[in-house]
Amino acid sequence: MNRKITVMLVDDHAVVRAGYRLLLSQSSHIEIVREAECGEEACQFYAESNPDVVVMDLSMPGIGGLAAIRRICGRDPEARILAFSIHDESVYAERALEAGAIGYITKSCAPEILVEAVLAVARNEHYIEREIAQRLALQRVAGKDAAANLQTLSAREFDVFCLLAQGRTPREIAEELRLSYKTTANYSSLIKAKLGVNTSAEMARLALQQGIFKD
Amino acid sequence: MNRKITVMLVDDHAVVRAGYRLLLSQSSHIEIVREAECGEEACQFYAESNPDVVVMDLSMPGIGGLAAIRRICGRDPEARILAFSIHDESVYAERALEAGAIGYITKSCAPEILVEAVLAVARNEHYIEREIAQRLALQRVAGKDAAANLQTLSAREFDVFCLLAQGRTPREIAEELRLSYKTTANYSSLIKAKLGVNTSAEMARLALQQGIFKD
DNA sequence: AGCGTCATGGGAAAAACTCCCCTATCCCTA
DNA sequence: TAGGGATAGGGGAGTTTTTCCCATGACGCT
Repeated sequence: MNRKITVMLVDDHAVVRAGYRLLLSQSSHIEIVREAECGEEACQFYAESNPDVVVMDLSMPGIGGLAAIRRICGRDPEARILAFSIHDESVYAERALEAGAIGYITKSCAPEILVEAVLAVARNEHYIEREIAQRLALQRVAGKDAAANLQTLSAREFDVFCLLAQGRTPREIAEELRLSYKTTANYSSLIKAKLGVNTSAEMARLALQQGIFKD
Repeated sequence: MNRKITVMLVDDHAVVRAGYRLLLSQSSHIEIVREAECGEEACQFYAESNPDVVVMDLSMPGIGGLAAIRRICGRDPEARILAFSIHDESVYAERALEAGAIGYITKSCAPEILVEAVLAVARNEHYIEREIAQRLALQRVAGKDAAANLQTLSAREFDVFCLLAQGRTPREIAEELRLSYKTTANYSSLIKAKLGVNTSAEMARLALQQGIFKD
């Protein structure tokens, strides 16, 4: 038979990496040739070692997994990257795939799945965890991405959104904006619907993620 | 020499568990006798298998790691639990130790540390990752500034606070924690009063500022 | 003139929030 | 060992908020 599939592991947690190494090494077709603990290292090591497959954690300090995927794929369109994340929210899968990964699995999956996914990706086949794939498909139909929907807010809605996200109540906002309480209350419901969130806490998180406030 | 140290692994991610199993099995003194994938299972299995050491992930669905630690230690004060978390914020370490864990390490640690920590905990010695311990010590000296109010929350209140700040509704939380809606609704009011905030958005901001979540 | 979009708010039913009260454990201490 | 003080869990009932549906003007575009 031909040579083993060479794999580079990228994860900022050394213990976790060690675990995967052992896990993947149980397959006789796989060989871990390199480990990186952040996105920057991953890019550098990829160029040096040119592994067949990269198993990439997404949440890492520094430039993070997504950026690393983008950079690696930018330099080598043939790169075969399997994103391996704790997030089962499909937004993450979406971003990883659009960054250039050809596989996406979560850490909730069974151990065999990891091996299976690596083998699939090595064959240059897409591999997306069933459950996530399904959710993505459904969302494509419904078409909702909270961040994107921020753009769909009208000017006035956005004003109210900012205040809500800062923790003001609709009643306070009404006073500040010289509106009837009913108006802000109605905006509040409308905005939540547009953004696909249920609580003002989610709005706050969204606003911070989008860099709408400094802290 | 005497018998091996028996260990139960608790983590909701099967792959991750498999990795740790291999990792810990490399020490000839350690034997994994049981695995659980949620807090409830952990409590039940602990009673059945009575392992020497429990390696417990903190962030899990259902009752979560902290509550599981509390319950296990409540029933068996001799229980030796090593909390193993992705969170390097000292608030979590504080909570875990006060829940009854005698060790706390993060997933950023080196592989050897995990083994070392399990061995220490098995000897009934405290084991707290150096960096975290230092931060805890400093905080004790510096007194508690903004986090002051957070510390006045009881363990259960803190659980609920985290979920609220993440944007969950009291109803969802009730279901997740297996409580009556009334209980979480009451906690919600109580927590807002203790923290001096009016909305869940403010809670989210507070939690983010305190570094309780990464994003 | 006609149409769509936005800002603004009313009404009513449903849901959430508050405040107060109660019970049951634990744990600690006199 | 009885009692006090936290803490966890939850009921009742009144008050507020949300939600959903609808209505009115204003503005701009064709």
